[in-house]
This record gives sequence, C-alpha cells and structure tokens, in this order.
Amino acid sequence: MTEDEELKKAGLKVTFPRLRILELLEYSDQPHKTAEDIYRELTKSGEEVSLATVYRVLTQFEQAGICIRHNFEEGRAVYELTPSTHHDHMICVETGDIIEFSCDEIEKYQDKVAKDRGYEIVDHNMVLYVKPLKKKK
Amino acid sequence: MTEDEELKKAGLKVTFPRLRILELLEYSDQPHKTAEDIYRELTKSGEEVSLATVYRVLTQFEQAGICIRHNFEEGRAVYELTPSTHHDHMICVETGDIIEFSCDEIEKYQDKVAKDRGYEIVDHNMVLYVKPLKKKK
DNA sequence: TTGGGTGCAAATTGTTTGCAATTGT
DNA sequence: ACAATTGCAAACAATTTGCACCCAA
Repeated sequence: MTEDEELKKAGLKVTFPRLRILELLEYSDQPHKTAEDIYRELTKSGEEVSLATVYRVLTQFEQAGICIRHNFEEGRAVYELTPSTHHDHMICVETGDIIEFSCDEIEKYQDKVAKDRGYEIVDHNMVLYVKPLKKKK
Repeated sequence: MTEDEELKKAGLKVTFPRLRILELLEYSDQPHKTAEDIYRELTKSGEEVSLATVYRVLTQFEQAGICIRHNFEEGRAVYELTPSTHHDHMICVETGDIIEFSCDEIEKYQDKVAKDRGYEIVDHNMVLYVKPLKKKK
C-alpha cells in the first residue's frame, strides 16, 4: 500500500506534512522519534512544518492506528510505526539506545498473572533499563 | 523505625509537611498517589501545605529511597513507598484500579532476554492494562 | 466550493525554581 | 544563630487549542 493510500484509508487528506512525517517514520534508521525529532528533521531539510502540525499529525496517526505512542520516562512521548509483530523495548542507560525485543514466555506469564487475578490483558507496556554486560577482564 | 527517625536518617529535618506526607504514603488504602492527590488530601483536612512543597518533599523522598516514582501513562507521576519486595502493576482500564503483582518467571526471562543481547538489567518498568474477565453467562 | 488542514500565538497541564520570609536544631 | 524549609508567584517543558487563512478533493 502506498503512503497516499495509507493516509486515505485513515480518512486523512494527503498533505505534504502528513506524507513527510509518514516517510520519516517509515524510512529511518531510528524508528523511535519524538515530535521534536521529527520537527527538527523537517526543518533541517528546509521543509517548513509547524511543531503544532507535527503533534496533530502524530495524534491522528495514532488514532488511525498508523503509529503508536510510548511514554517512556523523561517527559517526552516517543512515536513509532505500529509494529506488525508485537515487541517491547529495552533502553540502555549508558547510551540511550533503544533495543526492540520480544519474548513469548514473558507474554505467556503476563496473561497467566492477569487471569489469576480475574483479568484479561488489554495492552501492556514493558521497558527494561539495561547497561552493557562487562566482559570478563 | 519511627517516621521521625526515618526522616532524620535521610538527612531531612522533621517538619510538618514531611511527616504528614510520609504518613499519607504509609497509611492509606490507596498507596499510589499523585502529588495532587496528596495536596488535596492535606488541604481537605485543613492542613495548609503548598503544592510546591509536596513536589519538593516527594522528590526528596525519592532521592532518599523512601518512595519511588512511576510514570504511568497520562502525564502525571504517581508515587508509592519503596516496596520491600519488588512488584509490578496492572491497571484496570475500566475502573482505574491499580493492582500490584509479581512474577518470578517474568523476571527470569527479562534477565535472559537482556543477557542474550549483551546487557544486564538495571531496572524495569512493566504495566499491564487489563479489564475484568467476563464470567460465562 | 468547502470542509478539512495548517500556522501562529496563546492556553493548558504537570512540575520546577528564585527569592524572601520562616523554622527546626 | 544559621542553614534548611516553605509559600508564592513566576518560570518551564511538553503538548494542545482557538482562529483566520489555505488547499486538497
């Protein structure tokens, strides 16, 4: 599906800001971005889009299911394209790197723990804060 | 250890706001509170403490290890006394209830997943969003 | 054409901070 | 007495919103 189609499917008109923001989310080495990140990247390449619009578009994308929003610590929200396969994140406290991972066993136990208490899982949020293992020296 | 001692041990002078905030965290049916919650409870019982002080005291408590701060979604930070035994949280999306739980298996796999990628866990944050199981009817 | 989209600046929300007055030790 | 603590109001940071203008369909 082209980006144009993706926007139309979401009931959104195809506009320059939306196309560019969608592209930035799709083709980037760092798929996790704050609104400010996106705003800065656009500005840097001479494309004038207001920060307010970036926020609005990201909110619309989120509502349309195109992207998801994470509230990792530290105030600012981080967006990424809705992953085709679920995953969680670990964040390196030394470098700030965000590493994606998934673990079926953890998911399984999450379900179990919820069920044991009379609930079913609607969603979850798991972030591991990690640091590099010290090699034996 | 009395509350007075607990404050002194943390290098904090024993003041009215600190004592009351510590009490609210210790003796309450809802151990998870926002700064606003605490401010409101104090005000309601006629005890004048400024919101700024509530924030400052909570920050000091956090630095002293007396309480921990969660950044669940929805902007506002939630504080709770530092748990003696680690636990995570599930939040009922229908009622807003916060349920504590712990699961050794999940912790084990978290360690494993991190190690597999060359990291060790410094901390983690896991919140399950749940809803009540429908009973068969 | 026309209702949705955008920029801009002002408004909100949650939290922090400077400073003068106050208080624990 | 003296440094720590507090209240108040102003400062902040991230995000949202009102409104006049603009543009994709």
